[in-house]
Amino acid sequence: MEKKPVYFNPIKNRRTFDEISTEIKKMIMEGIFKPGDKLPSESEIARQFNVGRQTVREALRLLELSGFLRVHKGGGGGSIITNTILDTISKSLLDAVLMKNISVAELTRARSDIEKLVISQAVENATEEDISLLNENISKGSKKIARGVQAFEENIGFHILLARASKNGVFTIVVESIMAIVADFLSRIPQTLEISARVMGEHKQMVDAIVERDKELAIKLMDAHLGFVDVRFKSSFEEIAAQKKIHQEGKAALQSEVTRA
Amino acid sequence: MEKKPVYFNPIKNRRTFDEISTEIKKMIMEGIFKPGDKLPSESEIARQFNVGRQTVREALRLLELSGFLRVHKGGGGGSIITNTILDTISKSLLDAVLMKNISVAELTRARSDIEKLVISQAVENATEEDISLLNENISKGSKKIARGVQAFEENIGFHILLARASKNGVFTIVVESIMAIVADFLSRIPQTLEISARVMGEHKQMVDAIVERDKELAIKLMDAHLGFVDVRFKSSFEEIAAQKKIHQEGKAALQSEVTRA
DNA sequence: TCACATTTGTCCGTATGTATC
DNA sequence: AGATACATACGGACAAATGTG
Repeated sequence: MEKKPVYFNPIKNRRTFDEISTEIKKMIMEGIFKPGDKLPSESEIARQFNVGRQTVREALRLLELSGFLRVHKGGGGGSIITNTILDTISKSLLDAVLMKNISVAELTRARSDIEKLVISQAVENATEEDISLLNENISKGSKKIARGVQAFEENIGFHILLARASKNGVFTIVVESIMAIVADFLSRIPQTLEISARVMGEHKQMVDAIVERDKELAIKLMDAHLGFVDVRFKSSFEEIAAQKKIHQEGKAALQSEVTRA
Repeated sequence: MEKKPVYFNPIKNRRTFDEISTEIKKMIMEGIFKPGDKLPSESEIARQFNVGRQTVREALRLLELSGFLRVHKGGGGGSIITNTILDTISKSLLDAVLMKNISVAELTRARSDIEKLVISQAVENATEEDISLLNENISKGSKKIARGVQAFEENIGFHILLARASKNGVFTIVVESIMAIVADFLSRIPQTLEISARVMGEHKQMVDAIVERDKELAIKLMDAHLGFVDVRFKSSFEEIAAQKKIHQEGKAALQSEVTRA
């Protein structure tokens, strides 16, 4: 809260790789570089900016981690523009949960609240195409379950499709980020086919409510659905937390050098 | 959507700075390094891991951008452990919004919906401290306006304080990101003192509703408040969009080198 | 299959800027 | 003000990976 608005960016004190990074980022945002494009080689960028290659490399690390590009080595390799910002947000959000900046309770609560907003908007804004995508997702998942196979991807994918059907990009981003964490947790615990079948059935009910444009029913269904999911999610978290303790190894190589503030 | 769960991480092909980064990250997560601690110097880390200094530097860039540490230069400087993961997520979310071309309508709609959730939670969870922070914000802003000065920071800060009072980290992240965008827009258009005074008054009403633990009133006030803000926001956006076209410069220094895929 | 060129990945030596004492 | 410690940055070199002829 102590932050004051910044009108002028400091020029002298800023690190060179930061400047290079933001410069390239600007170009990407302005559309000069589009996904799929390839940046010049590191040495060429260094030459053009008149800096060393190490500086360029550090700038590229920032852009890579931020999800703006991906670096491939070898002949014909280089920095290729991508747009995987959402992935990086999901990863950071996972870090935040693991570092206990965000509790599982907060996460599930936010998910429930936001997904209720999402389905409410989806009732209003879902197009024919959205609905057929949702139905496709369900029939695909149901077939898997009928074959005795888990429908993991369809389970996660349903909520993302729903978010897209809300036609609000903010919700889409938030839900995609949250679902990435949910996927991470769910992938660690075995699911019974029974549960998967039940989940798929509840998804179907929600789609029906959207088709009927019955907003209140849709919200009610989502509320009940996530209430059920919530319980399993929390228990899975405790399992993972328990497993983590076993993994405590002696990686204290640097520990001796730590100077505590 | 197409993502399959990853069971094994590739070991052979991984880059050294990635390994160093995750190694240090692990130590932080395991509590070997705590916020405030200082890592050994770059050369010392390089020596201990038996790698070059540049490799360590690139690893530090990743950790820095991820919000795990901050690097201070100069004597007695070095890498100091922090926990600013949430800030980095907000920044990424801002990137995502800027890249995804989310419309102003979507943004304001999402803001309204989410801030109503926030105030609803704040009514439940706000502590005495939260409320005094909110009141402080308002009195500070009111004094500024009485002096004939705009209360820009307090205006933005109020909504962030409110999000914190909801005691849900997910909401905090989302609101901080949205407010960063809002701040960006508001800073470009002149505000009358009249409007600022009205905004501040409405903020005060909301805090009173929180003190009274009157959830329905609080939500109603927020809805009206953002409905009012919405109108000004949209008109300002159109102005800015018009200005933006002028700003298209020839930053295509590297453009000639682009090879389109 | 076999070189070959390209490009990233990594290391080293050195110099400079900067913050602290 | 001077010495010290550290990050920052440059340039050269070689290794490793990868696509191409």
